[in-house]
Amino acid sequence: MALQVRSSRSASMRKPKEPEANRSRILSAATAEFAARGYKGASMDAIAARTSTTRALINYYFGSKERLYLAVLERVYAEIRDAERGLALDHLPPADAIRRIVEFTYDYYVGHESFVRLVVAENQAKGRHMKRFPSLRTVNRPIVDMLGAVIARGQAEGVFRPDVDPIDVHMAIAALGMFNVTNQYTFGTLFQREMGSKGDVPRRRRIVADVILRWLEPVPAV
Amino acid sequence: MALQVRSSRSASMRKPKEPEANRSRILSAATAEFAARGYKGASMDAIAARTSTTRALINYYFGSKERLYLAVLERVYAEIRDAERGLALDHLPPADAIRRIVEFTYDYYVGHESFVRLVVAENQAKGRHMKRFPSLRTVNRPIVDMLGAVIARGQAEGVFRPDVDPIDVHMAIAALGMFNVTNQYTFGTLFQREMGSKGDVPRRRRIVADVILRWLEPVPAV
Amino acid sequence: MALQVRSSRSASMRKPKEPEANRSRILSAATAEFAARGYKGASMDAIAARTSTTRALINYYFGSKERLYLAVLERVYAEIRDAERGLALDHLPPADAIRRIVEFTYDYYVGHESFVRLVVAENQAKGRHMKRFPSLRTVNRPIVDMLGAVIARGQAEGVFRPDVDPIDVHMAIAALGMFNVTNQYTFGTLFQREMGSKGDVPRRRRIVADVILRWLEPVPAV
Amino acid sequence: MALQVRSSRSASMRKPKEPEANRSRILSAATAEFAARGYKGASMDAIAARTSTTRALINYYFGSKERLYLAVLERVYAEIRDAERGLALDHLPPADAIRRIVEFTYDYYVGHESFVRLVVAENQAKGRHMKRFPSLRTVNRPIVDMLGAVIARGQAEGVFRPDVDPIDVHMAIAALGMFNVTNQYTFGTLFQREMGSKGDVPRRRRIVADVILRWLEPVPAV
DNA sequence: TATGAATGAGATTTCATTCAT
DNA sequence: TATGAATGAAATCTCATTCAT
Repeated sequence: MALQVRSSRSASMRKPKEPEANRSRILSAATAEFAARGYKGASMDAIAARTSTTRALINYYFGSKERLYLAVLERVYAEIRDAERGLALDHLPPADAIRRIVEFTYDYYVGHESFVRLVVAENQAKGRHMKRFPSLRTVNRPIVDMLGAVIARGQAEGVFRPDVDPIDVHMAIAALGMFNVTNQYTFGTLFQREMGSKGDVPRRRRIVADVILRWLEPVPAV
Repeated sequence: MALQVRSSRSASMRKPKEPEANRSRILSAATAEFAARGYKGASMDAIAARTSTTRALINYYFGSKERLYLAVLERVYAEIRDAERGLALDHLPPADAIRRIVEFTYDYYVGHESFVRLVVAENQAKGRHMKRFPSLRTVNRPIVDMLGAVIARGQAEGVFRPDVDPIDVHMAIAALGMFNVTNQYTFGTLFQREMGSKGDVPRRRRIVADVILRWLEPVPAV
Repeated sequence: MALQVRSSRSASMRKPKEPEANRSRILSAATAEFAARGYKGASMDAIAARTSTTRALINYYFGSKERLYLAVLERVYAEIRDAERGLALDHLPPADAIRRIVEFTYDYYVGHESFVRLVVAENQAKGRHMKRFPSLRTVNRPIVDMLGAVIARGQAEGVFRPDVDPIDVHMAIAALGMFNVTNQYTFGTLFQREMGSKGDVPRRRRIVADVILRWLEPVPAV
Repeated sequence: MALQVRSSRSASMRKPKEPEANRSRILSAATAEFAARGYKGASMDAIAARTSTTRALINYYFGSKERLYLAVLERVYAEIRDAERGLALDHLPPADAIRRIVEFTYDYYVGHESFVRLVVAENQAKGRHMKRFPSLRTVNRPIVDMLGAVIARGQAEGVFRPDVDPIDVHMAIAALGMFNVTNQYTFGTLFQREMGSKGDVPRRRRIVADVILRWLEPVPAV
């Protein structure tokens, strides 16, 4: 929200001429606006206002509202991908590694509501933009590979059941983690629960990890 | 708002359609349109077109776009509530009852995408409409009571762990079931999976039930 | 230019509610504007201003700028077609009938600069709109049939040469008549001639008739 | 307008293209663009794109869109003037000289559609630019002098009627020749004729010459 | 009960031009 | 000499809503 401090040199009438900073500021403002109001609901004017620039400048940089939206989507996917890469799991026992993945994921969603909202918006739009732009179709997500490695390790050690698919596991983690954010308003209202970042984060996060780990445990022979 | 008395001149050629049928048709069309395009994206004209009436008539019946939207939300919540009431669980062993609840829920989401999309849309709107209209704040969902009863029964019989909260269980079931529908486009594209109603419904549904039931099992003493 | 007198009954806040009159006024204003500035140069706002209505109303009536333009084209073609139908040539000797056609055509162009300018504009646009709209592709022009009949009569009487094609004759008449209007600014400036309606209309009109009639005369045997 | 002195910092990596070649390339691109889309419809960006330069550079060279347009007009008028000068008529009998002038003119229009379209555009703009710029008001066209000389010769020899004005003759030649190009789209569509360069050029060209020569012949005494 | 007509506010996009470097 | 950045003005179109009948 806080406007970047401008390294004011030479008090010019025109705008600061720091195109990269401008681009980045626009992108941040656009992320917030699209996340808050959806593609259609977002207003170029509002984005311009958030950055003290003009609609025309945004079009100059990005070409159109849709291209701006795509740039936003690309950036948030790049960010989660980069964050996922930071997970160091190799030295952890499989169960701990899983717990770490779940916690990381859960926290990321709670801490990056914009990302979650953008993903939801894109789904509500039936993946229209993603479909049309190859760069968004091929976003790879390291988390699945990491999860696969950990699961394989656990299976080799005999601590995880042999018949689970990493993608199913990731889906379950994502589903249980996202729901808290995506459905916080209706669910919270209907069942009188604080959810999302205002809910009892540690408790919910632990529950999710428990559910996942319980599921991964080998089924005891009768 | 005050309606003029008609100064009937020239034998009133207006169409005398039954208002109730009209109202219901508009509601169905509106459900489809709001589900497809979200609140902002939905167009009164499009809804009018789907029903061969006019924007003016819709406003005449419902007052405004927002009130129409609320009527839609109310109806879809009433429908799921009614459907949930149809579940007969009393004669089933606890585990079977849980499985039945999961399957019912999963199937309902897959079969009623409009409901899911509307719930998501309302959440994306941060519950704005729900908040303002009491009738939507108090929608009670029988499923949670049923779930509570089944869980209590299972706990009494010693087949379910004692420390689970019915709302948490419902949340997990909803999360795992909805994700398949809500995130089908991005997740499907990123991980090359058919999802939603086009995915492998029985398999996913079984996984969800397994996850839930595994979690409910008492933790074995070491 | 003069605003239509409004048959003021019941001083209402809203606009006069005389849709047909409105439509027609908009069409006239649009004709003037498109003729004056071309398709691209014409402004919906300017048209609205000329009719004391708003852009939105024009869109309500015509749908878009392009559709409005098409309605204009349709109307001016309908007008010349109707005017052409009014020519009574049957009782005239062939040469007099030709002279009459030439004079009518010449006068029509001089008196309906808007028509001429619209035709020119459509040609400058490479017939883009005409191509796309069937109703404009099939505008039939009675003048050619009339011309054909007169020429046939003249040929039968031996007063016209036998080897001329009515379409060629029409083209020559149109070319000689239009040029005075279409090229009045450049030609007038370059050769210091008043042209169009400000030029010596009777003289130019007589020249055109002479040129055409001379051409139609049978070539004298040597 | 005052150009800043370059405070050469960092070894001046600017492209050192020869300005004259640039100027000429821009002029050609502008001719094509203005001819294709008219003054208003033409876009500085499109012209820049056709020359791999930028809007800013074009403004730098020509000052403004209007001045660029004027430069274009000046050039095309200079070109036709130069081409007209190339006609060698002195050794031809008057009738042959006239035929030659007609054919040259007809061919020039067919072969230089851009010129024709620019002239038409300037007329559609009511000579707005021509009026304001003296250099365009005084473009002299040798063809009229040549035509005057040939007609005088023909009249002296008694092969041309004595009462024709060279400007009228030029106007007729221009009118009959241009119409084929200027009205090719509407006329062609309405009367199912291929026109302009795609039409039957030799035939139409012969007709025009016939019409003109017939008109110039002395009227036979009755 | 029902509706065609009308409107105002707002949305995106285009574009010629200017400026600092 | 040349240009990327920036801007303001304008243009078209959409749309929910209102009103008179």
